[in-house]
Amino acid sequence: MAVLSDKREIILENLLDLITERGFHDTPMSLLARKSGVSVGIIYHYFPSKEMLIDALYVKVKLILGEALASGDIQNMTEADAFKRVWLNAFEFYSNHKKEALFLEQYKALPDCREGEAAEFLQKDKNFALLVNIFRTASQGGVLKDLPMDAIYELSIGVAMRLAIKQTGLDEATKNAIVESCWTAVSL
Amino acid sequence: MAVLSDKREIILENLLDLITERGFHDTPMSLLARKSGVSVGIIYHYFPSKEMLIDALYVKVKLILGEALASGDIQNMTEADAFKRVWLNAFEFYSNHKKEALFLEQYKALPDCREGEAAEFLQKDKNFALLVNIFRTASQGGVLKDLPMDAIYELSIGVAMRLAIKQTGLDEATKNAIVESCWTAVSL
Amino acid sequence: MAVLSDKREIILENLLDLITERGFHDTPMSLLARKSGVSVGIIYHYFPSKEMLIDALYVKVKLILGEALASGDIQNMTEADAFKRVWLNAFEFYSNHKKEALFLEQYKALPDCREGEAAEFLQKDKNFALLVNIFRTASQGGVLKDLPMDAIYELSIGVAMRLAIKQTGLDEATKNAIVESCWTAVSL
Amino acid sequence: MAVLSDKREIILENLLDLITERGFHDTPMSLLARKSGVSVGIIYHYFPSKEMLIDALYVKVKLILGEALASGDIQNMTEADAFKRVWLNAFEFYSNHKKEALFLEQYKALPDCREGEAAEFLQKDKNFALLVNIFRTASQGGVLKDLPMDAIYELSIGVAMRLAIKQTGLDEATKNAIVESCWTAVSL
DNA sequence: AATGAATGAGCCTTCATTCAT
DNA sequence: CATGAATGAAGGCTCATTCAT
Repeated sequence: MAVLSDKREIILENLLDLITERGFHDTPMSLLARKSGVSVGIIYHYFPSKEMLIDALYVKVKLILGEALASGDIQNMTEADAFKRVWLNAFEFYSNHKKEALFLEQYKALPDCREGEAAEFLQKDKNFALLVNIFRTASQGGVLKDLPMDAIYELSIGVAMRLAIKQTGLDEATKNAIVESCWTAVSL
Repeated sequence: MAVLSDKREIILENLLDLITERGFHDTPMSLLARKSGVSVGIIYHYFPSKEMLIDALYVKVKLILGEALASGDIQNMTEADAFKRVWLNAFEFYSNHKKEALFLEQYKALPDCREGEAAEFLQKDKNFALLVNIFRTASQGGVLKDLPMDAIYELSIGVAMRLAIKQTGLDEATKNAIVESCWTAVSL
Repeated sequence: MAVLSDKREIILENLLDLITERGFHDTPMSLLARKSGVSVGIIYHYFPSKEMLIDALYVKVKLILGEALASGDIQNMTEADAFKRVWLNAFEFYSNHKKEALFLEQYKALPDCREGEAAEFLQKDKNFALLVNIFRTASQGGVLKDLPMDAIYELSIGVAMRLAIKQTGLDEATKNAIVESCWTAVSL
Repeated sequence: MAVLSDKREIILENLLDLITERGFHDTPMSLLARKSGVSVGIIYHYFPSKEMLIDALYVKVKLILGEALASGDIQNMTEADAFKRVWLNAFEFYSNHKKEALFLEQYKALPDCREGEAAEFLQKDKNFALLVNIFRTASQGGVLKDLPMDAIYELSIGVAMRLAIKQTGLDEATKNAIVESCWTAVSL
């Protein structure tokens, strides 16, 4: 069922490759077109400008990330387990989606799009409710320390993401040791 | 009757401003020249190329960062105190040098210069010995958990840096609470 | 509704004009574009770089030169007549293509492309067989003196070319006298 | 007796090297200064502009060439011997002064300085009288064919020059065979 | 005389975007 | 829908020339 937006997807995929390999500014539309097997014109048929094209990729990546984070039956776990589950989800996701992770980092380095990342990961999508339940400080009725949400984020998901990008082979034991450390850091 | 490299410094300073405001690729040499009050040509008198110019700024920033991190009498402190001192140094530095911090992040996001940052902060300069003394895991004779150095970094200096960039007004109590959390995370 | 490489040809033609009038280095791409009635960008659509553009012109000129040299029924002539025919062909061609001749000279003066011209004129194209038949020394079974091919060239085609460039009105008698002298010089 | 114009000479010598190695346009004043061990400013002390600098080199080269051509006791020789002497002088000179020869060729390829070379070699300097005596056609009371002086030149000195530039090891016999051919070509 | 920092016009090249087909 | 030729502003860099010291 090759839908109409087949090409749209192909373009987006190739854009991700190109951007992570060469960076935004070394990824001309012409190259993207060639690599995608389409004409330059058709890209402008699907996306109004290069900027919007990149934004479209951002949205797409954010979406699959949101889903990945909340996978697993986290609503029926203890807070500690749910926290660790989400942490490992993040780590897993970024490990298997390094390109996406790198893209996100580059995107956030853009002078324009400096949007807070901590806030975002809690509020952007449908999994909001699930995650918010876990990432609640004591004063919000949760079991986390009363720290700013940014701090909580950097001591948890942030760590997972950055390590996933950098690390290539982290055994289970080490991984678990790190989650544990994170949990120690943020929990009461 | 300024010093010899007066202009060199001026150029570097303006570059830092421009890059953090607009990004590498939106900072043409011509603009840098205008803002610095010099001609384009003279920039090439001091730096062989735009790339080298940026590298020069990187080196400069890394240097002052290294000094900032190890300030204070950390060699005569307990490990815990030394750790917290360094953490607060980092936080302090990045808070007062957001531009430098943003530049560093952008620099590391360049497709070329993907150098590990955890390793770097321990090995780049004369303060090496001091810092290395503190950031040692149990198996290295230290008091930190046996985690990869990347993990240690992300749970300590990394957190300090990222929060410093984001946060604008963090009271002492909160700051101390966060250092404490970091220490909890990485220490035995 | 011109042919596909309409512009390519126009660019090449204008390049020839400009180069002979002003030299390689005084022929900016911008000027070439303006004179050709096209944008700078489109030149780079047809040619990868200024250098390749110039090489393309060289190839083109060499081609028409090769054809011009071997025109006439030189295979059914005596050696002497064939030689004179080729000489006059060369003279004729360069007289009517001074620009091409000047370009060729400039091209060969480039520090990079110092390719021997004597060897070249015998070996570059389909007329090879015809010409080679004539320009053969005694020891190669021909009727020319046993001199290095470079010397043969300079005493024949070379002379034709240089005189054609310089001279404007040479009557038939003089022209014939000169060919005769050349033939005297190189034939047994 | 290191005279005042010591540097002038040094500059001119280095210019010759640089130009023959890299061409006019790849020889920046700054490079010439560095290679000559002087400052850029001092070059402008001795020469008003780059163009005049190059012209100065041209004059210098032309001068030593003129002297070289007329060396030997050519006024007491037969026309044939004198002709051959001059031819061999030219060949010898250019063989040992390839740089000068290459420079001359480059110089003449400049769009501005298209001065006839045949006329020049007869009229530029003090050796004029000697040479003119030899290079006279029948109608001028000489023993050469009644051909245009350009043709005479190209069939004699011209050949010597071009072969000298190209050829690296030409044995005496071959050399003599070529002079003989030239003489055959131009003499009655 | 001598230096070399400083200037700035100009060069080659790239690339987002448009539009006739 | 689709193509890719065409545009032209803009970018990095060079270099002849000047001038304060």
